[in-house]
Amino acid sequence: MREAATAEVRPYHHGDLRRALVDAARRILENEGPSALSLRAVAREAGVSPAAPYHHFKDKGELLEAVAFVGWDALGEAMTAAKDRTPDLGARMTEIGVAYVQFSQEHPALYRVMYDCSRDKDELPEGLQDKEDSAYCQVRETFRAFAGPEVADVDIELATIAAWCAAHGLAEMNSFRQFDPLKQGLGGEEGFLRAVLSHLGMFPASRAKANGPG
Amino acid sequence: MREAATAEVRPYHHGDLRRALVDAARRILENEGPSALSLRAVAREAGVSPAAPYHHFKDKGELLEAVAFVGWDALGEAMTAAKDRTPDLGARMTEIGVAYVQFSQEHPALYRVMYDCSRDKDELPEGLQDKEDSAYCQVRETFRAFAGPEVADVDIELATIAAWCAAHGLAEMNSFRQFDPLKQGLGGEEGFLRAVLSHLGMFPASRAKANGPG
DNA sequence: AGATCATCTTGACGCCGTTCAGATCGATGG
DNA sequence: CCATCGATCTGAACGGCGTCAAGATGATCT
Repeated sequence: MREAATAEVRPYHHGDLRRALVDAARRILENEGPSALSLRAVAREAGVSPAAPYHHFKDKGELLEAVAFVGWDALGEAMTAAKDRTPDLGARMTEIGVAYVQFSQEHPALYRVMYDCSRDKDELPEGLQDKEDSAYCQVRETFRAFAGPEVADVDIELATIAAWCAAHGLAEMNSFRQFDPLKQGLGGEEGFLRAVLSHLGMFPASRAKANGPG
Repeated sequence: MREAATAEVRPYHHGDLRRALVDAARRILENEGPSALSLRAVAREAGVSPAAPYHHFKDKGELLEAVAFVGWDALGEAMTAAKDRTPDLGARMTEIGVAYVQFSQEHPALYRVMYDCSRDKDELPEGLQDKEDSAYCQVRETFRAFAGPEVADVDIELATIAAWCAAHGLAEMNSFRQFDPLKQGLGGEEGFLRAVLSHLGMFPASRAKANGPG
């Protein structure tokens, strides 16, 4: 039997150590933050020797990539849920943007790993772009649905990139406590997010009417 | 003689080791990237023992903060130069934004240290906000000058934060090679930057006329 | 059963950040 | 001019890190 160990059965030496390591890494990230995420700590948490991970990942970076992949998946799901929350095409981008930043706030360590992995790479992160319902594709298709088929692909792509920049930038800035008084005056975290996003062209409803997303 | 050792003279123990260490760190960053920036490597580069830095910095983080401070200073200067390049108040924000992203592109390792240092801190990075001509204040004053005195402070602050988010997000995304074909069709790097920024409310000229920066 | 092969452990290497006792040497004051 | 002082730097050490090579383990195949 090749496939087993999806549940509690532990058919072999460890079972599905690969998955166990990724889970252990996520647990450490949630509980102790990114600075505590050493390969040895992950192995310790999974109950194996420090060298065991090397039978499933080429090096530490590859393990982190697997963790990041899970993160992009979870982010994509959060964005899907946010998008489906409203049928108004013009409001969807804002909902997605808010969901994005909130995700980064609820899983700050995971979010950091997701971007640390993708830096110094030639491509967009694996899992951001591949599947139909990936995070990136969702934003692009939302823009496409709102803009209509007559808008050029390049403009849709630019709008998608711009929205991504805005959301990521806001996600990083949002952790500064310096902004707390400002947030208080704007109805808390979400009010602040929506206020900033409204400055950032995340309201295609008010921009596209004038000159289109291009 | 207190001040010496700017050139080849090494008058005593070391001279101004603090500055020498910061310079060594910057050299390593430029030549080998952030992953090579260990305290021991910095000490090696400066020609001292691994323990020497501890007489000038509490730990590695404090040395990195000093490096980051230099970075924010240089960024502020680049933004000032960009701002003074045009007298048109409406166009200044775009010039500043382009200069910001270009700085992050010319000094990617330094830029990374600047933000890595400021993460998990309660305040904005030291050197970003303090002085009159700091990077952050320049953006805020540019918005203020453009919007006029009747716009509320909170709106100016929000616009500043939004612009900062946009610039930082774009700075991080800009390194993805995936966007190279897109850039080619938009007149190179700078054309791409301006195109994305035009989606991100960095053109107060076209936005503020409608509803003000608020 | 015996061979095979992926999996896991043990032990080691060099590098890291950090600490501490002691050496070094300008400055101070008698 | 000499003794002392205090700041600065060195040398050696500690534990933790990523990684690797060699050997033990045990599931699977014939």
